[in-house]
Amino acid sequence: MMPDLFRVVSLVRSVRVFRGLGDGDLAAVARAAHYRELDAGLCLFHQGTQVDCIYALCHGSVKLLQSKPKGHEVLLRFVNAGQLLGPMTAVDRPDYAFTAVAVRWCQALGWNIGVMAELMETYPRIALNALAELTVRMRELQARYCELATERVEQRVAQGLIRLADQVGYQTDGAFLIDVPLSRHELAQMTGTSLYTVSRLLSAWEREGVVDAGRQRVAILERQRLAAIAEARAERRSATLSGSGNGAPLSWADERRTR
Amino acid sequence: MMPDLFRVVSLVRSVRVFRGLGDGDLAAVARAAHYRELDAGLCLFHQGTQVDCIYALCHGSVKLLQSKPKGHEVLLRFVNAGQLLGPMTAVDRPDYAFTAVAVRWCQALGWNIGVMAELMETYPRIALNALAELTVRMRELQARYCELATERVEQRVAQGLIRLADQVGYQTDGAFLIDVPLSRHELAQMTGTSLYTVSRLLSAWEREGVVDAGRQRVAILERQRLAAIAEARAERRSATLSGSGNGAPLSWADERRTR
DNA sequence: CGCTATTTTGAGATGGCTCAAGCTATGTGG
DNA sequence: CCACATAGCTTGAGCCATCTCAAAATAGCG
Repeated sequence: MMPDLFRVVSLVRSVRVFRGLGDGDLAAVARAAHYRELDAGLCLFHQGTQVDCIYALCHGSVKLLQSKPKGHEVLLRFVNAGQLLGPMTAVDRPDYAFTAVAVRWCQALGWNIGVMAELMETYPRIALNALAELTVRMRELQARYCELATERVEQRVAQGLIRLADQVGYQTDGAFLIDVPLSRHELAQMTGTSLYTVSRLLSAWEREGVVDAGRQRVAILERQRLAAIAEARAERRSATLSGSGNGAPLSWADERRTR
Repeated sequence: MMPDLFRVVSLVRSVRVFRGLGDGDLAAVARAAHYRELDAGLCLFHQGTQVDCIYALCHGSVKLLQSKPKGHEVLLRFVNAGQLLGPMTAVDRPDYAFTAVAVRWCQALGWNIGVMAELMETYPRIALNALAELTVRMRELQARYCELATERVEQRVAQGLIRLADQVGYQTDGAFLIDVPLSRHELAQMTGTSLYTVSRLLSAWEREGVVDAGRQRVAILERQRLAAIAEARAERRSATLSGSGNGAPLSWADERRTR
């Protein structure tokens, strides 16, 4: 189960937050780590349970879900290999703020929070790197908060797809494939809308050739146009042809006016 | 203008992120600081301008505004004395992600980002404290993101008021006063709605005796009931009397059903 | 090759936005 | 000290972007 130290060191080395550490330091970090593997669909930790470990993802992808007792579930973001997971420190409230679910087979390393605190004391570089990583995330979340508060659904979903393409996507011959299974429902959970609205938007965009959507799968064909939609630059074409009745009123996603 | 070192040290000492530092360390931090004062309405820094300093607020209160080119402005949060302001590190993008505006007379200390990086290297405690502070903020923002995505306006505004009372409020004989000038517009900017809707909600709550709202001022009279509203526990009373026509249809904020 | 989860699409309902007045504190200059 | 100006607030009316519900279509999967 637990790979030998050499293997663990190489996993540790792939985690951004340990950049800048020497080989000896990395070995010390590796010795303190717990190794975990999980299959798709399993949880690394659950919202509300006590924080015991801080994790770093070494392989695979994980999604972070937050739910309110009375409310729906929100998909905060996807985490890729190399990123930290979970609260950096467990200062205040000692329970996880969200649930981390593997969306494919994953390798993760975990450190007891006390141990991680000691490691950060011993190797301040870790704390500095973590600070940098958190700062970036904070910025992104602020930007998304701002969008959610001011932009309408169409823009948010478009922007969400672009962000996903950047974070968990890869490019092939001009198209950007999103490299995690992504249902309409999940996209809705990310952008604060309903799966029905997402479905309608994707259908409309597909008719216009902007995206190629399938079951749990979205590919961006024309990133420029999607970006235009995201920025509410209503660069919509007249949308003459359509899958449904021609001459009928314009399709659902057309004919926007600025807010 | 610049107070003597002794005064600056005492200011530095009041900033949470420097907790745990010895007197000598504090002096070193203080020597590296720029001192600034600003009157209400003035900006500490502007969104989009290059990050030169990381600030800590020593006295007063500041609001953080983020705006999208095409969108409205969003009020991210209020900052109180003792908190850090601005990005902890300026790793990636070297410009401020939001604008910081003083809402009353403020004292702030600033450190050049390079200098702060050195201070953190020299005194890792600073980085650890900053990490803890950022983690708390991250949690709060995630919670708000979740709310914005799933809760309806009434709950969000109620929750927003409660949060404000905790962060920039003080208690007097059972009531919680929010201790910054807070217009309907600003409350709307914080909760992702329009000033009209906020006004209607406050009017309804005032009729029910839950809050006491005035010009740029809100006081929470019955925190329990506001919390109940925030959690969508529709513990609404029959709302018989009303300022407007009696026997008329129930007032705007009544008669909610669960989502 | 049926079963189940996902997706699509239609139709209808509505929460909250927008616009348009009018109102009321607060400050200000005469 | 008062009339006016201004910024903030309230309230009504109408509308529409988006949600909800319902049901059919589709696609993997065992």
